[in-house]
Amino acid sequence: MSEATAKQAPNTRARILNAAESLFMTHGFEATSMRMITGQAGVNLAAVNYHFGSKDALIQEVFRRRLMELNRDRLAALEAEEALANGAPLKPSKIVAAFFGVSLKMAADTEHGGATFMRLLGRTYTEPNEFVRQFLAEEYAEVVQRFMNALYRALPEVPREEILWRFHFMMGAMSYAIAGTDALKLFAGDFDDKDPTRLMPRLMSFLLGGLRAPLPEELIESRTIRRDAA
Amino acid sequence: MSEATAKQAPNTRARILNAAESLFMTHGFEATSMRMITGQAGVNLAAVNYHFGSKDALIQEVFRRRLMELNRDRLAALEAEEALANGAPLKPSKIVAAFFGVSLKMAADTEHGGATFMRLLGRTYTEPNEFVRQFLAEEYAEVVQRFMNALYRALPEVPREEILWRFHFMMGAMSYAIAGTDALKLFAGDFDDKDPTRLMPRLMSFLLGGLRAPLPEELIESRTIRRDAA
DNA sequence: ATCCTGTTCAAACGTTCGTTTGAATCATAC
DNA sequence: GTATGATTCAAACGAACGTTTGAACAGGAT
Repeated sequence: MSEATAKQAPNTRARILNAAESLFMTHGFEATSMRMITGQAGVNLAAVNYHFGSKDALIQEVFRRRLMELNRDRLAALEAEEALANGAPLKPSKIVAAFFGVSLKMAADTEHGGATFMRLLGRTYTEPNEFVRQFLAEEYAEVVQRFMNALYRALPEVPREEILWRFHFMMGAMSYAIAGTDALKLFAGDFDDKDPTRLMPRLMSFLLGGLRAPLPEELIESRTIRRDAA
Repeated sequence: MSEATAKQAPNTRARILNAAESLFMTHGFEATSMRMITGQAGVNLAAVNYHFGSKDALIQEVFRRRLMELNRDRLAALEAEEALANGAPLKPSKIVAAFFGVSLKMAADTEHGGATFMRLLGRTYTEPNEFVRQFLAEEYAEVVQRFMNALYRALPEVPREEILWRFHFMMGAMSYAIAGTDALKLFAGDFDDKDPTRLMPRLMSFLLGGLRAPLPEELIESRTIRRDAA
């Protein structure tokens, strides 16, 4: 079973990456041993160190492979909207849909392990592994900056710090959405986790509702301006 | 430094619990060794096994100690509101404030390690450790049921499944809010993480905006089909 | 056939893990 | 004081960890 689990991959490298991604998701980084990885991949124990150098380098590679693709798609989605807008500020809904829509699309891709990766990624923001977090920051820097700028333009009346926080909150909601029904089953024993198609509109409604919520009263310093940013 | 870090506690048991809670938060479960724990607690290595039996039992105890207090406070806050309402359905804002207000209050308590625990807890929903998750489910069952019932009454026109999902999303947002600025700094290098007082109204606005957002269109059986959800 | 380069393999490396042991120490009651 | 039970301690246990080693194997190019 363990050997057969690995995708029938052409080369050893890819088999290791696939097995590692899956196991990291299931057990976490620390609890996943090299012997588990090589066992599931059906390769020799030394293969990881030969092809990647170390376990840490393998972790980094698992992330890089997917994250670059994910962020490339995110930027592409944003740029597509910006091209349509012709210089005008984008609607917040378009920006949010570009970022989180791409995320959920990858999360829905169970075929090529995208779902596995997204659940792993969601847990990683708050995970303590130092060098993974730093690597994540570097890979995310440009993308987040671009999306934040788009949001700043879209919501000029909202303090930037507030937008930053709300984006943070949205990331949390998405993370749990993708971590998905495992956590939900904790609450509601009998839960229907079928039909992940519905997740996207569900989450999008929630995110936009949160993003466009009235500002906390104390932030509305002087004026009564506060109109729902739409 | 390592010995002095431990709170000057009367008995060995409490010193171990404090050190373990802090270290689990910082490094995760697997990456925290017994020697790290006993080292920081300033007790003998064998003390953990003597007082708790095993590392797993210690983890469980770390959770139980705090979680029971947290959930007790949550229920108390809910019941206080219900007493005021005199049988009438509660406003969603009151329910959300009861649950997440108590959570953030504990998260703000850096004095007694509450902040440490909440960050640990936030990561744990999506963490893979099997028996921790199961334990979490048991401890949460009653509280979540009570809050969900309150929300069902408060929002009778919203499908229950939708409320469940949105509660799930809210938990995610809260988790990231508490995990806090560490993750935020990944995005915005220069970030002002001072003044956690502002976090509560910030988060509350976002959560309520998400909870009360319009339902995704496809859930509104009333025709007018369209493309992407605005 | 030979050399070279890339890859796989079984075996072992030293380290750290959670746990156990048995003696030493403490507190309390007799 | 001495006996008794609870706690602490230094030391060691076997197992699992990530990594390294050196030989074996593959397939071209010369």
